[in-house]
Amino acid sequence: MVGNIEPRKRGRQSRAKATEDAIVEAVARFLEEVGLEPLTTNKIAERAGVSIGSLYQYFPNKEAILVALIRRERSLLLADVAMIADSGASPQEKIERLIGAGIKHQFARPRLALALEYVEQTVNLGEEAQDLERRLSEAVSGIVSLQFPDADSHAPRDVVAMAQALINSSAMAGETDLQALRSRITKAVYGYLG
Amino acid sequence: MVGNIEPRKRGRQSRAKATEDAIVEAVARFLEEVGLEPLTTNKIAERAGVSIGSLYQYFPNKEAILVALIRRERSLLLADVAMIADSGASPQEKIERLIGAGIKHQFARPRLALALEYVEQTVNLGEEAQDLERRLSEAVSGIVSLQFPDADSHAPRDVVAMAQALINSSAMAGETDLQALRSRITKAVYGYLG
DNA sequence: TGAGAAACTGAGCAATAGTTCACATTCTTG
DNA sequence: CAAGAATGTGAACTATTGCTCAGTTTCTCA
Repeated sequence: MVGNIEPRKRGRQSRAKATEDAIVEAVARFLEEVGLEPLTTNKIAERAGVSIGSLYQYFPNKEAILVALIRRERSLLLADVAMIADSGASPQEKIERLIGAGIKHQFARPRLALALEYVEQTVNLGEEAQDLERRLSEAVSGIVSLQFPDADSHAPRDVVAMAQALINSSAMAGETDLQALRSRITKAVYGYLG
Repeated sequence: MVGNIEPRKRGRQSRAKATEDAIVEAVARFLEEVGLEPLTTNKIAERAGVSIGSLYQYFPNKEAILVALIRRERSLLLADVAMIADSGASPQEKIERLIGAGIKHQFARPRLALALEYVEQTVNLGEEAQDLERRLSEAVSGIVSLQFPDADSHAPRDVVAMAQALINSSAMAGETDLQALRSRITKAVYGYLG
C-alpha cells in the first residue's frame, strides 16, 4: 500500500546529479503547466530529456519523485528561514523577513506550490521530508514566540497557514503588486497575533 | 484538451436521481479516503454500487463527475451564505454567522475540502460552477463591505482564503474544539479588517 | 590505453485506464 | 396488461500506465 520512497542510487558522477535534478525539475514544470492528474512517469522522462530507464535508476516509483521535489522545495525554504532565525535581527524584523521569505518562495511558482500543498497531505513523505517539515515549524514557532510569548499554542501554525493562503489566492488571481500583498499579510499576521 | 463537462442526461424517474447522487457521493468518499490520483471511473462505479455503464449514461467523463461534486458542495454553501446575507441580522452578526457556516461546511469533510480546493484550480469548471463561485464571492463581499466599507478591495477574497486555511489546517491537525477554532478565525478576520 | 564501473537507452510487458455497446431489467402509462 | 421508454448491466475494446531488463555508451583511473 505504502510505496517505497527512498532514492534508488546516489550518483557518483556529476551527470548523475544532473539527471536526477532534471527529473525532479521536470515534475515541477509539469505540475505547474498541466497538473497532478495527468502526471505519468513516461511524460516526466520525456520532459526531463531522459530515458524512462534512467528515471527508474534514480527513483523506485512516481511517488518518490514527488517526495524528492517536496524535499527540494522545503530545503530551499528552510535554508532561508534558518538564516533569518539565526540572524541578529529584532523579533519584529525577523517576522517581517519571514513574510518576505514566504512570498519569495511561494509566489515564484504558485501553481507548483498549490499542487505540492495537496500532494504533501496525500503522500507518504518519508522520514527526511517530515524532518524538514518539523524543523521548519520549529523555526517559525521560535520566531513567533520571541515577539508574542503569550500567543495561542496554535498561533505559529495558524499564521503560516494564513500567510500561505493569502499568497496563494493573490498569485492565482494574477496580482503582481508584491508590496501590497506583503502589507496585507503583515496586517493579517499582526492582527491575529496582537 | 478541454473535455465536455455537461451531464449526459437528466433522469426522469426518481432512481435516476438516486444513481446520479450515488455516483457523486462515491467520488466524495473516495477523495476523502484515498485521494485524487488513484481515482478511476471503475472505482467510482464500484463504490457507488452502480455499473460502469450507468456511470457513463450520466456523465461523459471523469472530469464531469468532479465538476458535479464541486457544484453540489458549492450550492450547499451558497444556500447558507445567501440565507445569512438576506437575514435581518446586524453586519457583525452576519460575519459571525458566515464564519460559522464556513466551519460547518469545511470541517465536516476536511479531506474532501482539501482535494476539491486543488481540483477547482485545475479543472474546467463550466459555466454553472463558475456562476456559483461568483455568487458566493459577491455575497461575501456584500457582507464584508457592510461592516467595513473602507476595506481593501482584496479584503473579501483574503478573508475567505484565511478562514479556509485556518479551518483546513486545524481539521488536518486533528483538532476537535470548534469553539476555539471559531474564536481564532474571528480574531484573524477582525484583526485583518479592523 | 583499456577494462571495469557508472550511467543511459528504449522496446516491450503486464496491469489498468477510460470508454462503448449490445443487451437485460424496471418503470410508466394508456 | 402490453409495449415503449427509461434505466441498468458488464464483458470487452483500445490506449495508456508504471515499470523492467538486456544491451549500449560514457566515464574513470591504474
